[in-house]
Amino acid sequence: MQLDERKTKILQAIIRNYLETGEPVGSRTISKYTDLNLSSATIRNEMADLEEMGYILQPHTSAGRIPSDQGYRFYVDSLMKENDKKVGQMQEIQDMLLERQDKMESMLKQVAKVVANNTQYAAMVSSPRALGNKVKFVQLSRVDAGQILAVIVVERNVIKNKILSVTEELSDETLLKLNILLNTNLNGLTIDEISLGMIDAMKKQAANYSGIVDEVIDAVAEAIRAEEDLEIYTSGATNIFKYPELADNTKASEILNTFEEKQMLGSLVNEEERGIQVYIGEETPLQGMKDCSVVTATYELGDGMKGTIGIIGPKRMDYDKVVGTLRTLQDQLDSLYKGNGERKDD
Amino acid sequence: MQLDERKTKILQAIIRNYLETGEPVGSRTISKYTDLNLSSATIRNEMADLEEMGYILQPHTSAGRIPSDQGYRFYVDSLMKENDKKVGQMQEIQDMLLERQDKMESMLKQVAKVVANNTQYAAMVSSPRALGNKVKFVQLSRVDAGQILAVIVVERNVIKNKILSVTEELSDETLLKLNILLNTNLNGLTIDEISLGMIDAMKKQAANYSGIVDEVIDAVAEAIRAEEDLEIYTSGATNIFKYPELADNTKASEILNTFEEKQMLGSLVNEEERGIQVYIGEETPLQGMKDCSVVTATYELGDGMKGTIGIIGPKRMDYDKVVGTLRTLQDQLDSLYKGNGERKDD
DNA sequence: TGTTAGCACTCCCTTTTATTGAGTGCTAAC
DNA sequence: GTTAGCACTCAATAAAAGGGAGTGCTAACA
Repeated sequence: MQLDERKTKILQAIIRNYLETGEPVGSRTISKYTDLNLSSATIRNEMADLEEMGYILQPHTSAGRIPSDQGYRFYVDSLMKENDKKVGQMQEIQDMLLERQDKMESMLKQVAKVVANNTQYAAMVSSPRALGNKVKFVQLSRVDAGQILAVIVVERNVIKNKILSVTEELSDETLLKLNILLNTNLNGLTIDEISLGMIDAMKKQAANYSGIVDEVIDAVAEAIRAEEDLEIYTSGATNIFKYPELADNTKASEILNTFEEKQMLGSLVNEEERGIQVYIGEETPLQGMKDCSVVTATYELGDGMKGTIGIIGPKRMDYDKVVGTLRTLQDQLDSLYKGNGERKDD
Repeated sequence: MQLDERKTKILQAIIRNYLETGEPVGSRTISKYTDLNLSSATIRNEMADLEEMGYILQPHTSAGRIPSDQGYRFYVDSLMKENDKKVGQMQEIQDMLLERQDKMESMLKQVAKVVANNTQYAAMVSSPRALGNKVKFVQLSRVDAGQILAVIVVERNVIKNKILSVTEELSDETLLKLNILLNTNLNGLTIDEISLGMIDAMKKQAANYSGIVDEVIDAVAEAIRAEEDLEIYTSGATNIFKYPELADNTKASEILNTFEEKQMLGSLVNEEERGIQVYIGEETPLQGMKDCSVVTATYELGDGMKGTIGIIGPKRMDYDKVVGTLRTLQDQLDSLYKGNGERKDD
């Protein structure tokens, strides 16, 4: 069977209607609120066809139709037209971002919050990963007897600190020489480029300073390599109570659980492609969210720093709006950091 | 009317039973499962008295009795005997804490998680506040043209970083002198002790170095004073679904909302007294948790660093166990940091 | 050949009506 | 003061009865 124009129109009408109301939609509704000028009987025939083709389904005999996953998929791929209007109010994000830009963490929390508020779905934001960054500056200082503070600054001014406890005292002179050694050797390298061989070479060069330096060099190398763990910020989890089909105890509990265990959301973080992904129902990579749809977008802060924003809602979510929101956000985040290479972190 | 021994025993039996089952308890149950050897009719008379006195109430005529807030209060204040047995398994906390001690943040998250798992209620942990800490070490370094890195270490090795953008270049010599100036003046002072007067004095001493130093000194002073914001970690929020009296949509949504907006939990953070507080029903300082009971404990890491742990559950929570758990935890956290003045933070 | 009116049928949902059973309060006897 | 007995109450569950939205099918129509 073919999906001709009329069938497409009817399918679209069904989905639109269902997105709004959340109730199965019947043939009479379509007949009345469409410009097709067809009787309900005709619509019924077409609906039977659409059901056979797998785009819609009946919760039970003598109920209206609701879209199937396949139906939603078709809608998202072919029928949807993003609307910019509703997104207008996202301007506020721009303002908020500018205000709170001083701290990466609070900014991302803010983004999650605004997204959740704006869409009325649940939102998550992952912290950006910056593995390609180069070491800019390393410094060791004596803080206390037996305690050395190592400060490492990498590009974008991401700062790492580590306190090293040493059993043997290091002289001021040794410390100074070590600082020079470390900076000379590590400056300008990315984290990946710091190999074991390099570290050994440094140790050899330092051999004549003191017995303890090996330890210190190791510790610094480790501190540099220490992968910032992936932070995930969420907001609006309780919005799911707004959608009856998700609000029953079993489902709500399952969904909220996944949300609470933020690592579980890690599977959404996909740094591969910059774009917007829509997962419908079973397609989702998240266990326990089979009744939801998930939309993710990769954002970029300047270059090299990529993170993910995700929106989780019922299958009948307003895909147009969600995709529009994410697209706007991508642009805003991108332009926010354009020509602004700084980042502070504590 | 007097609350004689028999009434007390009956009240206790009612509460114990209700804590376990969550069902209203009738006179027959008490008559059978108590060593009082009284008929149900007698119990009924006593129960009528207890109701009149306000310790118990009936959800509806011809139902058994459940404890009132006042009943719970009496139980907690007079009847409860903490049991150490169930807490035994808390030993695991000790192990976990030792393992993850390297990072304050993950340790606190871990504490919240273990508490939630152990009690099957919702848990929150606030980060400790350390306002009395003294400055140990200050250092300025040039990271880039126009960018100065300020590193401040205070007692317990809490480290603060700040990148300062300066329009005018500072010479190596100026930087060195500034470092000496800052350390001489600030070392050993607590955050509160750093007054405006002091800062002015420093500025005057520095006046001959360069025009830009005022700015730098201000920035450093501000960085020192910048209050660490109160972080709150939560876990086990979804445990509330385990208690039918909290699991209906309206209540669950309200409770989870409060939990999601972590600042709201801030009202639980009470640094005043070290001890365990039990809030029953209406007594709670948390809006939207009137159907819950909340138990909080102040913990201390070494001296001066105080934080709060809170447990939120249904009114019929196992107060014995919860209080026992919190007490154990207080001891463990305390002893963990005894003779171990270190703390790392990034 | 596609469209439409008409009608019987299905099945969820809501309301109504019974039924059950745990638990009470009261009274009278011990 | 304690207890057995009994009538009564009321939530909870089940069963029965309507109501209604929506369907599928058939037959007539353009």
